[in-house]
Amino acid sequence: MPPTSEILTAERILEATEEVLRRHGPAKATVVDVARALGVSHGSVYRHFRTKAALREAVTKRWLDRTSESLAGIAADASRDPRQRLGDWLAALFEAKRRKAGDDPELFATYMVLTDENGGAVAEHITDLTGQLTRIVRAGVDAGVFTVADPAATARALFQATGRFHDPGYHREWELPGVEDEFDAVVGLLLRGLGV
Amino acid sequence: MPPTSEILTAERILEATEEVLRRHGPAKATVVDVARALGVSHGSVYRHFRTKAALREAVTKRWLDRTSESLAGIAADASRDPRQRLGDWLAALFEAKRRKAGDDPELFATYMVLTDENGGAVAEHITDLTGQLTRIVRAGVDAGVFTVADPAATARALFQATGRFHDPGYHREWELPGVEDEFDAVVGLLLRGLGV
DNA sequence: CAGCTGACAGATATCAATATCTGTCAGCTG
DNA sequence: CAGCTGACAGATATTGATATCTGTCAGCTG
Repeated sequence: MPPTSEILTAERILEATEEVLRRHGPAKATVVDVARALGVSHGSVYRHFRTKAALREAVTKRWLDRTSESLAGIAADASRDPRQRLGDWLAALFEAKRRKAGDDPELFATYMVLTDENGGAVAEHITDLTGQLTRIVRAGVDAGVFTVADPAATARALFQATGRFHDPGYHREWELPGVEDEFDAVVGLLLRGLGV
Repeated sequence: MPPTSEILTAERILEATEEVLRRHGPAKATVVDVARALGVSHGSVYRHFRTKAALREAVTKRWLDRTSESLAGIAADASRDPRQRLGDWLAALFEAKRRKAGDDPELFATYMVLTDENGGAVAEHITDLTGQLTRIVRAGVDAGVFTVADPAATARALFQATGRFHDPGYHREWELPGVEDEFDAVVGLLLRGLGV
C-alpha cells in the first residue's frame, strides 16, 4: 500500500521531519513518526540518514541557512554605502530573528532545542554571518569610510557586540518596550567606533 | 541536644544554605538539609524565611552583591581618568565572572540555576551595575573626554554590547583561546565610539 | 538487484506506586 | 512567652516495572 508513489528522497524526509517537529515538538518527534508521515517503514529513513541525530542536524542546517541567505543580498548590495549597508544588515538580522521568535513561539522553542544539540551547525552559521559582515567592513575600508586594522576581527566584534539582538538566548527581551532604542544605541556606538 | 548554642539568625541560615547548595547542588538541596546542618528542626528555618524560594532568593542576592561591591571601588575611583576607568571596570567585571565560572564550575552551575529562578534579583543586580557604569560615563562627559547625549542610555548600551563577556550564558566561551583579544576588540570599538 | 520491509536487541522514555519534601501549627521548653 | 519542635496534609520527587524507540540486517518485492 504506497500512499505516495513518489520515490523517497532526503529532501522529502527533511520536509516531513520539519512537519513532525512542528506537530509533536522536539522531545516527542520520533523517527517512527517521520516514517509514518511518509507512509514508509522507519528502516527506509535510516537509508538516507545514518542516525536520528544526523537527521535533526540536517533540519537545523536548512533552517539556519534560510536566514543566512536572506541576509546575503544586503551584504552584497554594492549600490548602498557601506555604513548604511552595515546598519541595514544588522537591523535585518535582528528583525529576522525577532520575527521567527514572535510569529511562532513554539516552533522557535523547538529550533532552540535543535540548535543546542547541534553546536557544529550553529558554528558554521556564525562563520557564514561574520563572513558577510567582513565583506561589508572591507568594503567600508576600501571606500575610506571605516578606519579598521583587521576587518575580520572587527566583523567578529560587531557580531558579538550585537549578540543581544540576534542570539536566541535573549529572545524574551526582544518584545520588551524600548528594545528598538537599545538596538539603535548599541549600533550607533559601534558605527561611531568604526571611525570616519 | 544543641550542637551549636548560638541563636539562630537569618545570616547563619544563609551560610548553611550556601554550604548545602555547594554540597548537594540546586536540585537536591532541601530545607530539611539546611536545618540538619544547623542542628535545628526545619520549622525553625521557616521562622526566618517564609518559603524555600525566599531563602534561595536571599542566597542569590548575597552572591550577586558580592560582585557588585568588588566593582564599586573602580567606578568611584576619581583618581583615574574616565576612559581608563571604564576599560578597567569592564575588564574587572569580565575577570570576576570568568574566575567564578572557572574556579568552581559546579558551584557556578548551581548559581546559574538560582539566577534563572530569581529574575528579580538579577534585574536589581543589572540595575546596580549599569548605575555604576552611568557614573563613569557621566564623569567622562563632565571631563570632556566622552561625547554622549544620554549617559544612562549609553551605559546600558555598553553593558549590553559587552554581554558576551559577563553574561553567564556565555561562560563556556570564556576559556576559549582568543577571548582576550575578542574582548579588547569589542571594548576598543566601544571606547572609540564614545568620542574624543 | 536497488530499494524497501519488519522483526529484533539494546537503549530510552513513560507511568504508577512509594517515599520525601514543603509549609503549617498546636503545643512544648528553658 | 519567644523561640523552637515535630506531626501532619498536600505537593513533589524517586523508583522500578513496562512500553516505546533507535539502529541493524536478513530477506522480500517490483
